[in-house]
Amino acid sequence: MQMEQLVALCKRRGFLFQSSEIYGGLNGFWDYGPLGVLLKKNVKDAWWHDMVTGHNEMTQQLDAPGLYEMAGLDCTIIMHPQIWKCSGHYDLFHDYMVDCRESKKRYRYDHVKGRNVTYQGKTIFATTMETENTQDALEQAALKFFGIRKKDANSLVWDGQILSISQLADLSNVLAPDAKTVGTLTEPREFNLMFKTVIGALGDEDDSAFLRPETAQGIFVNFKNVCDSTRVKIPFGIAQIGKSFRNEITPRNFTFRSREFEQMEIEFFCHPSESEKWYKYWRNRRFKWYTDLGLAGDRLRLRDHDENELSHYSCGTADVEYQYPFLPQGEFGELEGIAHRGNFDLRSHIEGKLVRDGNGLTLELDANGQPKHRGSGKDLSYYDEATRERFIPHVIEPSAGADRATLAFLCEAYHVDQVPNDKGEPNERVSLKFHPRLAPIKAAVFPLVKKDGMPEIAIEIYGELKKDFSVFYDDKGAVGRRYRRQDEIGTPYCITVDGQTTQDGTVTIRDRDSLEQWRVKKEKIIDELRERLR
RNA sequence: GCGGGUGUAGCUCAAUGGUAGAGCCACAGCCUUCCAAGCUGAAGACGAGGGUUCGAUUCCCUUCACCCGCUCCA
Repeated sequence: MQMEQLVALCKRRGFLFQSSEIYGGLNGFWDYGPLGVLLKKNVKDAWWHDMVTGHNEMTQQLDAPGLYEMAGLDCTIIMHPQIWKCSGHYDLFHDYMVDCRESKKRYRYDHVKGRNVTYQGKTIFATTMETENTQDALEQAALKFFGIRKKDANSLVWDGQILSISQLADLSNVLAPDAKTVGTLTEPREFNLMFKTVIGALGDEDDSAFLRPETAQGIFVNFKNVCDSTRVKIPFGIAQIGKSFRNEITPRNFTFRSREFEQMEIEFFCHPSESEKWYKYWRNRRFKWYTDLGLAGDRLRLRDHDENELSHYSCGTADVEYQYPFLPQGEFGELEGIAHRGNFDLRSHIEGKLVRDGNGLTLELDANGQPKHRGSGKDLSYYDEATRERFIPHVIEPSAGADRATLAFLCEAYHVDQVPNDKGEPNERVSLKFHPRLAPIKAAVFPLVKKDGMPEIAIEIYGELKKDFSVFYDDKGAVGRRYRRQDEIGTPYCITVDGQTTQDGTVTIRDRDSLEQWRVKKEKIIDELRERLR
């Protein structure tokens, strides 16, 4: 499937529009149209139902290590700026970047590492992006620059430690990783990856705040509130759906990487000794959620991160990935990450910004030996009445992208097949084979023709169905055309009132995928749909 | 942010330094008893800003957006 066809269908039928389109659009922002908002809402509702309101804490879930509870939360987008300092986002999201004037490549300022090397009286600072075998890569770069052979490598004189270029006073002697001459790097420039705003009409720099780059922190800072107000006992999860904002350098690939996007996140709190078991549970549980809703093919996979891929806080992460059609052959894009975050987050908000220290975490200090970013100082530990144990819970975080999931469901649903026309010749048909739970419109109601009382009956049925479902009425043109229109927006069932309806009170129900039709008493339509839309 | 490409109607595609044309879709009506039939009618566009010109959709500059590659991806 070509992505352009899906993008065109999304626009034509009102699933997705470019934001601010009449003003030329805005890079990285997308609007959901009338059908798109229904689809996305169904995705979010399915998630909220399956994870929160529909979760039965009295019954052991399949493959779960034990019983657990779930609670919901909805936090503000703008929060206390200190939250982002303690979480690590503030430092991490203020990246400095350097550009190479020669190779046109851009590098994270602190990721370019190198070392002074001298050959025949000339000294340069050779660099590489290589994190493993850094010295080998540096040697290769130096050999190439000085134009000498590998066997003469010992005539290179190395001086000092391997340093990041961010530790150098000036870059004029630096040989950039992909350059042939020295001094090609620009001065570092700041990239603000969090959206900044100001609180108060007269606010100045001291009042600056950020739009959240993730919903998770709102859950951590409310951990104590939820514990104190709901009587939940560990293990339990707190779920939240909401908008997040990241000032991406390169938004691209339709809604896949947007600057404003919606997350569906759970922070699951458990005893440290049980966290591995819960991590495995959530890793599999979340994958199953997608397959149950129709992402069942080879295009979906669950991938465990390599150890060196893990984030600064994580001791285990798996991604649910989908083979989006806009990605190169064989590549997958992230739909959801399930991370074992240990006690990093709660500790950060107690103590302050933490950094990894060997296998442990330690408070990051500034030049004066003071905490770089001070935490709340509040006690966010948990006291287990049964075991009389006090501990800081470990956290499992299944963090899903609502827009990415919606896009994956759209991509997966897109089908082109052959359907015979009224002369029996095969015609090309485009349909969106959504899972019935996700379909924006659940059923369409047609009078076969606009006469003999058929419209009246159809309108009556439409009115009844409307009370329970998202339904659509259409009496325009030939019935075949109306079926195709519904196929293209993924409506699973079409209900047609025909001549026989006036005789025996039955209507036909037509299935989107099989094209099969069967007759049902009109009083039974609601039961029939409810059964099939579950 | 860099390099290359592309911007004409909802979609696909024309033409033009001087009134922008068609097909499909969608819309109204007629016809029609189950998978995009037919007829009639009406509607709809030069991404934005500036410059050159008597006159710019066309030439030039800037900008915005999209696509490809690089970079980035917490």
